[in-house]
Amino acid sequence: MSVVSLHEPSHRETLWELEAAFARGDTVSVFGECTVEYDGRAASSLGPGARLLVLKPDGTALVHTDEGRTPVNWQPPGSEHRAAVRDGRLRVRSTRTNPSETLNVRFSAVDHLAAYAVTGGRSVDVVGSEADLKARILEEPSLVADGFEPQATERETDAGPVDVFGVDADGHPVVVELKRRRVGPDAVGQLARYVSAVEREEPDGTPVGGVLVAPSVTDRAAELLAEEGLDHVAVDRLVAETDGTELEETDVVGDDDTVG
Amino acid sequence: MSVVSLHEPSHRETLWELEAAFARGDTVSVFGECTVEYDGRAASSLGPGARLLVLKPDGTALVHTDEGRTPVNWQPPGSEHRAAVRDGRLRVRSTRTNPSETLNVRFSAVDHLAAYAVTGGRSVDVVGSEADLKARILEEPSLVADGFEPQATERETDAGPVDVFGVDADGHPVVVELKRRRVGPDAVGQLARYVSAVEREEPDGTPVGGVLVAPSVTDRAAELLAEEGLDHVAVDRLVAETDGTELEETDVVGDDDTVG
DNA sequence: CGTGCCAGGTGCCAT
DNA sequence: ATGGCACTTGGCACG
Repeated sequence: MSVVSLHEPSHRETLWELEAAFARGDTVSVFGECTVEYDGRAASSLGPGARLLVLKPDGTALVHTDEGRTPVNWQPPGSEHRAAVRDGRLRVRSTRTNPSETLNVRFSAVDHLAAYAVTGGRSVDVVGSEADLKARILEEPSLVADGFEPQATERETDAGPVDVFGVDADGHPVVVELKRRRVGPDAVGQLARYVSAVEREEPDGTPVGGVLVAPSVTDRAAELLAEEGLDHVAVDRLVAETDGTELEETDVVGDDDTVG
Repeated sequence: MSVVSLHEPSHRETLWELEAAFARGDTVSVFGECTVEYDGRAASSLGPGARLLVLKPDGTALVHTDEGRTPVNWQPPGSEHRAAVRDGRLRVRSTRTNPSETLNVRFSAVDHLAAYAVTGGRSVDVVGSEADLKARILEEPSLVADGFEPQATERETDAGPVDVFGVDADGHPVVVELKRRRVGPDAVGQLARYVSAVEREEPDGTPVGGVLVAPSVTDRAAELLAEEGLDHVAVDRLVAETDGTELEETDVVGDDDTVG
C-alpha cells in the first residue's frame, strides 16, 4: 500500500489532497494548529492548539489532543466531510443529519498530512464478554443455585429481556442477571424490575427468585439486594477452573532492540 | 512546530524514531500492516490488516480501522509504550497495571510514521449538559411543578445523590431526576430508588413526589413511571424560549474552494 | 428507524 | 483507590 505524505503543505495543497483522499476512500491523518467548533446534541468550542485530526472514509472525524483515549471533539460515522479554504484558513467541516450535527475544524497551519488506504479486518472477537459468562452458566447451572434449571435466555418480559430464566429446585421461577464486572445499584434495579415483571405474570403469591451473577457487588448494591430479597452469586469472569495448564505467556523475555 | 515524517521506513528506522518521539513527548501516527493482540479485562485478537496506530505521550494507544468512532483496540492513558524489532517485525507494546493489561501491535510493514508535538487546550466547555439543565430548573422551578421550591442539589440519600431535592406547594418532599435526552426504563429505576430512599427517611406515610425531567420518555419508561406513581415533565434541553432572536448561523453560504 | 442493553465502555468528581 | 453517575456515550441486535 502506498501513502501520500505532505510536509507543511499549503492550504491549497492540503485541500487538493483531501479531495483526492476522500475520492480514494483513504483514511487521513492531519497534524496542525487549529480551532474546533461543534454544534449538535450539545455545543462546544475549542481554542487554538496543535492537534491531530483523523478523517475516515465512513464519515468518522476525530480530533485528538495529546491526552486521553476519548477525542476532544468528533463526528460519528455517517457524517460527510468537506474541506475549503476560507479567510486564509483551511476548514474541514463534517456534518450529519438526525440528529443534525456539525463539526468545524479550522487550521491556521497544517504541518503534516498523511493519507493511506486502511483496510482489512475490523472486528475483533473479544473473549470474556457477558455472552461467555452466559455460556458458562448454561454449562453449569448449579453455579447459580443448587438444582437451578435454565429454561430460556433473553426471555422477554414487560420490563425487558431476562438474561437467563429458569426454575429452582422447588420449581419456582428464577430470574438471573449476568454482569461481567463488579456492579453497583443500577444492576440491582435492573434485576428488580425483571423480577417484578415476572411476578406480575405469575399467579398471585408465586415466589419469584432473583439472582445477580457478577464477580462482586458494591456495598450499596448489596444493601439494595437485601432490601429487595435478591441474591448475589460471585462468579469471576472466566471461571477458569482448568486442569492447571496456564495460558502460555508469550514474548516475555529475550527481547532485543527494545526501546522506550 | 515541526514534524518528523518517515515514508516507508525500515523497522530499524521506525524503532529509532519512536524512541525519539517518546523522549520528546510527541504524539505519533503510524500507518502500516499489522496484527493486534490484547489481554486484560477481556482478551482479543485481530488478524492482519492495514491500520492506523496513534500513540500519545500520556500513554494512550489507539488502533483504528477505516470504520467507526471507537478504536478497534486501545490502551488507556497511563500505559507505557515500548517498541522492539522481533522476528523481522516491528512490535509496539503498551502495558499498564491495575488492571493489568497488555496491547501488542505487530507490524509486518510500516508505511508511514509521523511524530508531532501536540499541544494547547485540551478541554472544551460543552454547553447543553445536565448541569445546564439543572441551572435552568433552579432558575425557573415552576417548570417542575407549580409551587415547587428547590432546597438542595446533589442531596445525599441511601440510594445515592438526588439531582434536585425540594418541596411542592403542600410542603411535601419532591425528588427530581434530570436527563438531557430521551430516557428509558433505567432512568425510572434510578428515580424510583431515590424516592424510596427519601420515603424511608421521612415519617411513615409522608408522600414523596418523584419527577423525571427529560425531553421525552420511551413507552416502557412511561409505563414504569405510571406503576411507580412518578411524574414526567418534558423539558427540552435549552428551553430557549428566548425573545425570538435566533442563534446566528455562521458560515453557511459563500464558500469558495469547497471540496468533498 | 426506535427501544433496550452491553461495553475491555471513558471520564469526572466525591469519599 | 473505590464508588456512583453523566456522556455529543458508541455499538449491536431485535422489533
